Amino acid sequence: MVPKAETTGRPTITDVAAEAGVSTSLVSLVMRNLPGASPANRKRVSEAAERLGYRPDSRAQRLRKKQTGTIGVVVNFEHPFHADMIEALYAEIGSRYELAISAVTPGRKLEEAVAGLINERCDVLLFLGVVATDEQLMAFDKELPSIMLHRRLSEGTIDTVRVDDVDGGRMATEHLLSHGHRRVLYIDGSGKAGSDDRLAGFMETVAGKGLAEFATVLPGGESEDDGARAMREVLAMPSDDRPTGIFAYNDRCALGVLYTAVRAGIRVPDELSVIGYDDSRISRLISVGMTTIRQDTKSVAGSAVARAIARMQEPALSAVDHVLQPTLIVRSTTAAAPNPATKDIL
Amino acid sequence: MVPKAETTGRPTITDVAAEAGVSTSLVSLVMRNLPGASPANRKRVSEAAERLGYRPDSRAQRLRKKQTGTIGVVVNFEHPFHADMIEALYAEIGSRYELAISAVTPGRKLEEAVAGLINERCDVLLFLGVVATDEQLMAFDKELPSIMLHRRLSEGTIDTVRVDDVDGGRMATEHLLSHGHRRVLYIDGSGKAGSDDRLAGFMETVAGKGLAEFATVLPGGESEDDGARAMREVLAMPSDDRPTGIFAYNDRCALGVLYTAVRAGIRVPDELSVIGYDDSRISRLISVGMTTIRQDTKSVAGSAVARAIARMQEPALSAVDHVLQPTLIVRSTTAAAPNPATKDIL
DNA sequence: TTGAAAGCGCTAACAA
DNA sequence: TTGTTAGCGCTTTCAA
Repeated sequence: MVPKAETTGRPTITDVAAEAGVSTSLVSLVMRNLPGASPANRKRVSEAAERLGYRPDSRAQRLRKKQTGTIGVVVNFEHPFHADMIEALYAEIGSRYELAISAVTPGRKLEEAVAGLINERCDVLLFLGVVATDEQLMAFDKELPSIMLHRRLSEGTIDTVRVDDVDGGRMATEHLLSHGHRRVLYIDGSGKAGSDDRLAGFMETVAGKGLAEFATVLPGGESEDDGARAMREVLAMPSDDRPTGIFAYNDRCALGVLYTAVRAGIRVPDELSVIGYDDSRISRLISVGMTTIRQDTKSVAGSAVARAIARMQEPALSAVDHVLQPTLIVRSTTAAAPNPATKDIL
Repeated sequence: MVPKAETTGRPTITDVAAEAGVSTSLVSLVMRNLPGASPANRKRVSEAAERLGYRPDSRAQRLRKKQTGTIGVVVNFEHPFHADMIEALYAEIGSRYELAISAVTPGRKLEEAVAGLINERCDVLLFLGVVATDEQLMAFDKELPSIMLHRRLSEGTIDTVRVDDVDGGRMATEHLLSHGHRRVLYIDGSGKAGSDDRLAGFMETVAGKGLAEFATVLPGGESEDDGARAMREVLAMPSDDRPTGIFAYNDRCALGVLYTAVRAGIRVPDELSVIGYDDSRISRLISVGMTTIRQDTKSVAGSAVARAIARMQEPALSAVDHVLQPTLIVRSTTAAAPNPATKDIL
């Protein structure tokens, strides 16, 4: 039978085999850099592939192997922070694995996003910034090993890799207290991921120093608007009662605080210290210079990928809650509490 | 021969056929909601599939058909604006097509991101916020129909869908001039996408009103820091020479301007008007309320998907530069120019 | 070191 | 309306 090379669109492994005058198995070996082909044939095949512009069809490859080597990532892009995580994940997987990204959007529900990944036969699922019930997650985990990132779940639901938010709350609060702040405020995340834990760290720390009576909590949220709204409440307080140190749920919220404070003529950090959370890109800008708590994306991505690979090999492993430590990043929005004399000027 | 149901991991179409007591072709029809199966069998198959938890393997599906119905998106997530575009694209494709997302990151070069998509046998490629040479793009386009979003390219390189930046620059500038601003400033994007066109629109408009001598241009960029730096230059000018209206390359840049101005005690919009570009999420926040130029993501996504589908069906179509109109969104950072009396207070 | 052949899960002729 | 059969492009035994 005549070799069918060049019949249709893209060249196939058969075309390359014909062009090089060898079998398809040999082409397969060479293309994947596996041992077992003579140098001469290796060269011949490589050149034939190059000549034809051959690209191995990854659908066919993955269909043939039992494992696809693909990590599915279900992501909600609403929060810019998640783009950083995607980057970190790409950096971690190297070339041995692939990432398949499926977004949850207002018009594309979680089930749909996950179904796409399951149908692609990903080996494992990572959830990033996704709101889901324990029931949903456990159902997904039954179909495919699932790992939740950056979020604490009820005991034993599914695997999690996250940074200790209680500890983060503690570090932020201690940073303020150690600079002499007494009237401190936590603007919370209104139920968003990690908010309650950060609050717990805050409360625990102020109580530990016997300063609970000076501490306040105000409802906030994850956006600049939430921070701005809370700050307006602060501005409505008699100036002697106002906090001198504010810990906001995240950097975006802290930015709203900062912006509103500055617009009201308050000097930061001289009159007011502000600390955020996430060490997001925005906090790192020179013009912002936000003191913040870093959730190291590289470490989280590293642990997540390691766990993903482990679950690929042994899907039945029981759920593990992997907790990493946060880091305090001091920049220029926090400083010593204003002394009484200074305070009067405010 | 005995049906092989339940041998290994996931159920296949064969398992469902066995369970329902019909042929695989019938299962295939039912699963894809195609006509040609009796209601009774349709029900039987659906129930069998449900019982087994069957999920069609999309790798196998796409391997079998010549077209995969998949639109590959090469994206650079650095700019938060692109997350909005992804959302809009998902909304546009409906359920007839799929999106495969491949990110370009500092550690993952363009070629690599594109290769992944080609190997998946996407039918067409969309480029979003990606920096690429004409040569690279033309090479990609030879392998797969390619469409660049939100960026103007040399004539005839590849398909583009974008918003008219010259017009956007014109609208922004006219908005300032129509509010009585004379000393106007454009903070440019230092070569970033669309920057030169916006500058052209700016220059053309001030020249048209005979105000070229009052117009200034300062180097900027795409981040808050770039805007902040430019604004510090403005603050260094004698106050009589300072612009009263500033048009910034994008919203992030404008935010840096705003923040720096406010911190210097300048009231916006009473003493200074600021207009951004993109109508990004940040500009829409109540606490920011930035006047800006909207590049309608829905329209761009719609045109991009329409063009993608056209190119899927007829890959040889010659490159088209599809240009959409921008819209002025007036919020609260722009107002009438301060009159001389007011200006003296500044 | 090489090649022949079977088959991954599915769809699309074609036949019945 | 239903079933049979032949591949899609690849990897992987198995034999040579």
